[in-house]
Amino acid sequence: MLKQTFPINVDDTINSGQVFLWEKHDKTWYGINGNNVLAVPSNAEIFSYSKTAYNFFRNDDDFERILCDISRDHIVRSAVKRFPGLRLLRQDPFQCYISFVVSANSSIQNIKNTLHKICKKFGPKIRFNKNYFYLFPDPKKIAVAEKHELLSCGLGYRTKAVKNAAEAVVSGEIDFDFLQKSNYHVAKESLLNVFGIGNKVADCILLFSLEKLDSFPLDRWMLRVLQKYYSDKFELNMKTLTEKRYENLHKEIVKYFGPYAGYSQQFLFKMERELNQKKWL
DNA sequence: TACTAACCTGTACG
DNA sequence: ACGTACAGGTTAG
Repeated sequence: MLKQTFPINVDDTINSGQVFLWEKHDKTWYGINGNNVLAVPSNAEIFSYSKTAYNFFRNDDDFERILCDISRDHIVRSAVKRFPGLRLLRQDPFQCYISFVVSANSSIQNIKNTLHKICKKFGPKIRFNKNYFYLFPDPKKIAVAEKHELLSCGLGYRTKAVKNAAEAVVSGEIDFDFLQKSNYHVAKESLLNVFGIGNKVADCILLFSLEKLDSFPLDRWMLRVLQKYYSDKFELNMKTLTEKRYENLHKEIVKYFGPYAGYSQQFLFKMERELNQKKWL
């Protein structure tokens, strides 16, 4: 019933800056998600390498209610109308965490290349549907990797951050199960303690893999959106967002967009990227 | 506290 | 072909 009203648009969702290790072959998307490969045809009925059931498209969310709740002004409403099949994804936490550490100050294509090399170098190779895939490596594997091996994946100065982040997971300093159960602020504080994770990266990890739908990652694009459409609602002087300013702005944003602000962010982001003809294919 | 330079890789443009 | 501009967030000074 709901699915008839709100079918998932797989293309739009995969190409919305959330995931990086996805490729389309013969009308089916294949993506690495932790130690699994998901195959997703356009009807969004997943079949996966390890047959564990997993709600990647967050079908357990009440979309009708959420889309209704976030449609608080004509901007969001038109974005929802333009991309009604866009979804937030529920990603493997470790892969998401490393992916966004890698993403810091890098471009989409660079991020994709680097992550693919990391999988190829450190991840197990498996066969699925007559194709070979490299799964995402375990935390341990990255934590013990030699610096020059990571460097050769194109990480550059992010090498230290990636290694450090993996070590934090191995040591238990970062515990995804715990963070999932914690609220936004507790989980965020924990992530911010990791070298290489600032506000934006932390918010991406929280939104895309740790169930924090009130997270609202503020990158260049979202600042542009806020300035363009919401300058009357939010006070932003467009200089660098300091820790405190980011925090205050986030508070204002949740007050305005509500508990599903993360969904609003995804729709607004997608809309603005499309306006600027940015493709991720 | 607030601003700024430095960090690395890859692509686009002239 | 060659430089130069640009895309990107975090950290340290």
